[in-house]
Amino acid sequence: MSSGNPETRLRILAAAWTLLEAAQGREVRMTDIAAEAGVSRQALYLHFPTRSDLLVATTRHIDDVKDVDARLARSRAAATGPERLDAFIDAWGNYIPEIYGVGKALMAMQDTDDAAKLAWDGRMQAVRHGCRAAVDALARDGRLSPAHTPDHATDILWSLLSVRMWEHLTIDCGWPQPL
Amino acid sequence: MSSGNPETRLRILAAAWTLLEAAQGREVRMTDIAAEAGVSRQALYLHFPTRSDLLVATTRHIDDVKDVDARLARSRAAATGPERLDAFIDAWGNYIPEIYGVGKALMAMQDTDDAAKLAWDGRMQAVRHGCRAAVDALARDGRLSPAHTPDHATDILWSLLSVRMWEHLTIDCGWPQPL
DNA sequence: CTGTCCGCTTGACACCGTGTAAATTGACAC
DNA sequence: GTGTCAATTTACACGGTGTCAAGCGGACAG
Repeated sequence: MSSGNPETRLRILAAAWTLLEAAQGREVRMTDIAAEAGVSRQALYLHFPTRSDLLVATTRHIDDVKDVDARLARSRAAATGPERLDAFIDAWGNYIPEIYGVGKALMAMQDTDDAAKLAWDGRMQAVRHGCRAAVDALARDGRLSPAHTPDHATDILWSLLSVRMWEHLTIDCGWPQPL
Repeated sequence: MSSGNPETRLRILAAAWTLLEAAQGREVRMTDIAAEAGVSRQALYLHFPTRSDLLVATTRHIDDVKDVDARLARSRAAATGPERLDAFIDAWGNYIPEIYGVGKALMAMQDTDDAAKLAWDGRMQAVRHGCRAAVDALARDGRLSPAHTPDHATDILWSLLSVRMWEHLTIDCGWPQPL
């Protein structure tokens, strides 16, 4: 897949992460990442074919380091529907700010870069599956309002938990993000 | 402000509108707009200093043609809080798809172009004021849930009525947009 | 010591889109 | 005619991504 020293690869990913997080996704160029990683710009292309590949790899890297699976495990293990919903909202809601920088950069590319769109949409579909699982758990407990089909409820939950929603509430409305 | 024949200016605005609406904001270049308007690319710069100025002018042009003020008048004239809320949601909610193309293009520039950000944020603040007015009307009627301060309720309403929310529900969730 | 393979560097360049600049054309007014 | 104004043509600068080819230095094998 990617040639070169895996250690250098990690340095690049770490640099991308640092810059994107600091800049909240705004205006981070390949040149900047190379400089931050202490590597030539071309070295980036030896490890990642395109900018969007690098960004996608960065999200995977963050997932690894932050151990997303472990965070979601609590939700999957929940006994009741409401517990599952709570745990999922807690896990995903608190994860959003940690990937927001990279996510923002990736979202910004979606209109022009199909690979970026595909990768980001895939991740968001995974979130949707999480929402769906929570809704199904609620329904199993008879705690889902009859006003909503599971599909409908999933759409609403998914929308409320979208990165855009988080962005709007924290940045545009100024709501605090609890750490 | 802008030199040149006002008729040409209108042709340019109409061309921008057409293309942005058709492409839903994706990948519309100055060259494309010029071609659609049957005018040289440089003519665009005679009328609008930058791309973002052109896009902003296009939104104003659409406002004019679609007569937004008239649509909102029904909301402002509402007798009761719930009526005002209803009329506002109706007016703005149905307006979103009509400006979505241009809005999307403008939103895409926000990270790199301060003028675009300022202009778009200004429009969104106007929407927020509309939300606030509806919330205040509800509060005056004693119909605002005591669980929410007016500020809080405004934030929530504004978020639910955001263009991003509409985009997510229609495009990502596939909800139909009633015409 | 020599050869060679690998990971990275260096420097140059193509492509695209925005924005700038200057010379030119064509129409219309006086 | 002269002047003026709108728009055209052609050319170019700039910034960012991605490509290409040559070179370099260290490790390791013989």
